[in-house]
Amino acid sequence: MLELAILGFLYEAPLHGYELRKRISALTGHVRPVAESTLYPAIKRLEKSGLLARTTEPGSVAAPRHVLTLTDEGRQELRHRLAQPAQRDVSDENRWFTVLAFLRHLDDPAAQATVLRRRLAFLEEPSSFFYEGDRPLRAEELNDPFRRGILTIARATSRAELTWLSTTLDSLEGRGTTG
Amino acid sequence: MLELAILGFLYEAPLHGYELRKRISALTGHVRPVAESTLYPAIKRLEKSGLLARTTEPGSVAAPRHVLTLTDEGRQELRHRLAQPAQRDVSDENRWFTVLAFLRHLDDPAAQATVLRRRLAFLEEPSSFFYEGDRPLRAEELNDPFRRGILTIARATSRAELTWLSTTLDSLEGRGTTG
DNA sequence: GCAGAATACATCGCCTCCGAGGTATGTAGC
DNA sequence: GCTACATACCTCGGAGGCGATGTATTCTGC
Repeated sequence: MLELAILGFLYEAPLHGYELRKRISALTGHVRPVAESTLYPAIKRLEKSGLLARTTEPGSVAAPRHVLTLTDEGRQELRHRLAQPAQRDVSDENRWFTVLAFLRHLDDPAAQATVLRRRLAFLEEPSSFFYEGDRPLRAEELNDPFRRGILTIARATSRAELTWLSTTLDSLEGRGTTG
Repeated sequence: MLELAILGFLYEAPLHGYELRKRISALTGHVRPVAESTLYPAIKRLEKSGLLARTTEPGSVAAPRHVLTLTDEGRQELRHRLAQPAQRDVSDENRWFTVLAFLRHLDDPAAQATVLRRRLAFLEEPSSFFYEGDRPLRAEELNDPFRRGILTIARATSRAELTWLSTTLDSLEGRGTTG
């Protein structure tokens, strides 16, 4: 997920690590802060795999910067990760949001729609958090207000996302009002 | 988060690992599956720290079971983790839902309310995912439909949760219609 | 009688994440 | 001149998560 964010931001423009960190923090930092000790090793990993290259530039303010640029392989890797996300990237909202944040980099609307349909399929699976035997319990059936909250919130999210998914899919497939 | 779920389920009743796994899978498994190779070492960790004890029983169906019971220290530890969750447990929805799932085990409504107010404070912090310089961008300002989706969904979730939080806080503080 | 699934538990090695700590430079306030 | 902070990068060790794999039993379907 972190690697996806790095690839995603660098796909748009070369950046140095410190700036990258600020962008990632803005994207997911309020939910999950990114430690520097996580980011820099991740950059090294991607460099080692040949997905990005670095050039040193004098720092505009202080220490010299390492400007990071995606290689062709890196650009290809991003498109691959976006087009074929792991199931966890689809089911876990944190990861899914990262996929969404960069999905525009898949230039084929059909490929984008395919990814959205994976999420749609996931959301349409019947699933709950609490069961009585095998039967999923509805919010109304729980007398624990906190567990009721979980179901209420999850339901609201799911409804909003389904609405958004269907209008976006329509528009990607040329059936929308905005093209 | 996994440890919290283990402590939470065992607080309600002694269970063996396999049953524990099914309960945890029902709670968070559709979003984040729990691997056995994660669960069993986690159980060992908690046992080693003296938070739970195991007794072997003949399996009702197949292999013998290890029935896990929380020690007094374990029960105390759960209450502590619920009453003073790490900031990440408050900000990350996955973790937060786990806290909520077991918050009923804090017997003091005031302590429960304190935890909910932490989440409230987090949700009320101004935050976005995308910025133009320092100014947070609203969904309407983005022409990327996917990023617009992120903001739309996050906003719907936030609104639902704020509503739920305020009614639940009211009722915990004796100002509600049901409390 | 045999395959396959479910029950039930476990280890190994790899990978990722993170807190703590370290290095160095430039800017702002007092 | 000193402190504090922002910029900019890095390593180390520990902890946690996970896929692959192993072991043993019982139940179900054919």
